[in-house]
This record gives sequence, C-alpha cells and structure tokens, in this order.
Amino acid sequence: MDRSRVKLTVAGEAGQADAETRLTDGDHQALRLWLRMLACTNLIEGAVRERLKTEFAITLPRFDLMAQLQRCPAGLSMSELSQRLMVTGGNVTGIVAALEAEGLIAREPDAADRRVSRVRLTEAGRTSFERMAEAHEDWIIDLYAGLSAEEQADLSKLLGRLKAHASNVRN
Amino acid sequence: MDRSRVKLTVAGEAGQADAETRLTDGDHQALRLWLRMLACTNLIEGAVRERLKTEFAITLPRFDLMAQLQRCPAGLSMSELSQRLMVTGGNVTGIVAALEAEGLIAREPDAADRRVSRVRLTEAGRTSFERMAEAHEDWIIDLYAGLSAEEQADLSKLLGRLKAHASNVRN
DNA sequence: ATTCTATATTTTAATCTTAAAGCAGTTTTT
DNA sequence: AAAAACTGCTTTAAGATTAAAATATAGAAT
Repeated sequence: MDRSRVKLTVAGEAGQADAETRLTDGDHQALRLWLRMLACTNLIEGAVRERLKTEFAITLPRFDLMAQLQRCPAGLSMSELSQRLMVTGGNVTGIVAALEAEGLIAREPDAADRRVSRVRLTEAGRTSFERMAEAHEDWIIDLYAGLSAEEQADLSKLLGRLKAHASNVRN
Repeated sequence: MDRSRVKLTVAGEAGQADAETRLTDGDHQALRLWLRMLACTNLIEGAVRERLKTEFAITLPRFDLMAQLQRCPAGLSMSELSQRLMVTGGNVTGIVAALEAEGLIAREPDAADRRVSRVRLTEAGRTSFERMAEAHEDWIIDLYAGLSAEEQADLSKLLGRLKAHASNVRN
C-alpha cells in the first residue's frame, strides 16, 4: 500500500514530499489530478512568497494589494480592493494598515461619501512596486520555462475549461 | 486598459472576480497562465473548504491530517506528519491538539524514544473520516467533470512536467 | 562519564484569513 | 422629516501558518 508515495519520493532527487503524497493506488483519476494541481500551485506560490520575502521584504498579500492599486492611479476604495482581491473587508483593513504604516500607500477621505476611504500608492510605493513587479514576472517566466509556448497554451486552455465548469458546480 | 478584466467579468454570469482580474494586456503569457492556474486552484479549494465546513464541520487542514493518519493505522509521529503535510512542526502541534480535543485522534508516548508522540485515529475518527473522504472524492470528481478523461490525462501530464521543472528552479 | 551535537516537540510572536457583530453614514420608504 | 433599510468600514474571535527560540531527550565523541 501507498506505493505511489514511495515511488515519487524516490524518483525526485530532492525527495521533497508534497500534496501528491496523499495518494493511494485506489484513488480516482480526478483526485490524483487535483492533488497534483495543488502541489504545483503550492510549489510556485511558495517560491514567489519566499523570494518576495528575501529579496523585497514584503508578503504576497501586500504585493497583491499594491498590484491592484498600480492599475488604478486614481485610487480604490476599501470595498473595491476587497472585491478585486477576493478577500473580506476586514482582511483589507489589516493589509492596508500595514502598507500605510510602511509609507507605501496613502488614504484620503472621499469627497462625495464620508464612509469611503480612497487608497492609492505613494510615490515611494509606486517606485518600489515597479521594481518588484518586474522581478516577479521574471520568476514566473522561469518557473514555467519547463513548458514550451505551445504547451503553456494547451495548459491555459484546459484550465480555462476547468474553471468554467467548476464555477458552475459551485452553485 | 484592463480590457481583459472587463471582458471576463461580463462573460461569466456570476461576474465573480478572481486572480485573473489582475491581468493587463501587456503581461507575459506565463504570468497570465499562472494567474489562471491560481484562480482554478482557489476555486476548487474554496469549494472543498466550504463543503467540509458546512457538511462536516471540519477544516481542510484537519481533514488533511486525518487523511495521513488513515493511511498509517500504526500511527505517525509529529515529525512524520509535519513532513507529509509539508508544514512546520508548530503547525502540526496546533492541529493535533484540536483534533485530540474533538476525540478524533489520540496520542501515546513512543516506547523507544521518550521525545516522540505517536498519533493515530480513534475509532470515532476513523468512522468519521471514511464518510468525509467518500464525499470529498465525489466533490472532486464533480468539479473536474467538465474535462473528459483524456483531457484530464493531458492536464495531468502538463502539470507533471511543470512540477518537475519548477522543483529544480526553486533551488 | 561528560560534553557536544542532533533530533522531537512545544511555545511565542507575527501575519493572514474569515465570519459575525458593531458603528457611521447614505438612501429609500412612509 | 422620521423610520427603515442598506452600504462602507472596522473590530473581534477563531483558526492556520511560519520562523525562531526554548525544552527535553538521544546519540556521538572524547
């Protein structure tokens, strides 16, 4: 039993366990696929988190929030950030507070609606983000360089179909 | 600018934003692919978390830990759990404490090495896990049902290649 | 035997995350 | 206008997660 795990562990030079470790021979194809997909995503996301931390001393959630702001020089409200980042409002409150304390973003009250905070990158934030974004894109390109452009297109198409279907199942 | 986001938002009936929302027309293929992959994974993982919570009142980390124990009736040490789940030891300490408090797992001191705790499923834990695992596998099968068996095999192959490459880049 | 080194586990501080409750301000109903 | 309903945001409690420090035990070297 559990031969798959042993085989995988021995196969890779690194011998690093991952989500696929959970597999058993009797498991369904879709379950195996899901665990492999999860392992891939965690691998890449972990690499990105680690490099953001060591090279730029920033976390992924803060980077993601800055990425949204960069696209909207006019600024975004807390609600808009919450929607775009797919996280709850309370979460945005915390991350915005941290980035504000670091001087990377600034908030100002909205003129029309006193409930609303308008958030935008500071000059320091914009400069900082541009450097990080460039490095970030390079990391992703390198991480995906094991697949040809055509394979990447195939993968994208399959994931697009998967996403379309899974979105409907959810409801 | 940011046409991709608008197009996607309008296209889906749900109009739900996701990681792909971050895209800009100028972004590299690999970056687009990465964000799509992240969106897919988050979609499926979110669905699983939600159903585990509503139908079984359990969290995904606890479910994952129980899954490891089910494969090893003899039990696992904290370190072994830490390696197999790919998380730090401190994390395992917390999850094990919670599951033990719920009576789903039990710990006993190792006879040979007094530093080691041996963790295993209780009878209640095993019964409970078996029900959950069956439902879990069905959810995954449904979520991936948008892809044919052949497409699933293609996707698995591409992800395998991606994983093999990305594992090496990491170092 | 004693000292040094390594391993197993827990604790602590920090960050992220959510759901739910609460507050403040806006809009709609009556 | 007053009441009701809604919206934007923050706070709180709970959980997950990591890295680093602290403990306890085991094994190795002298």
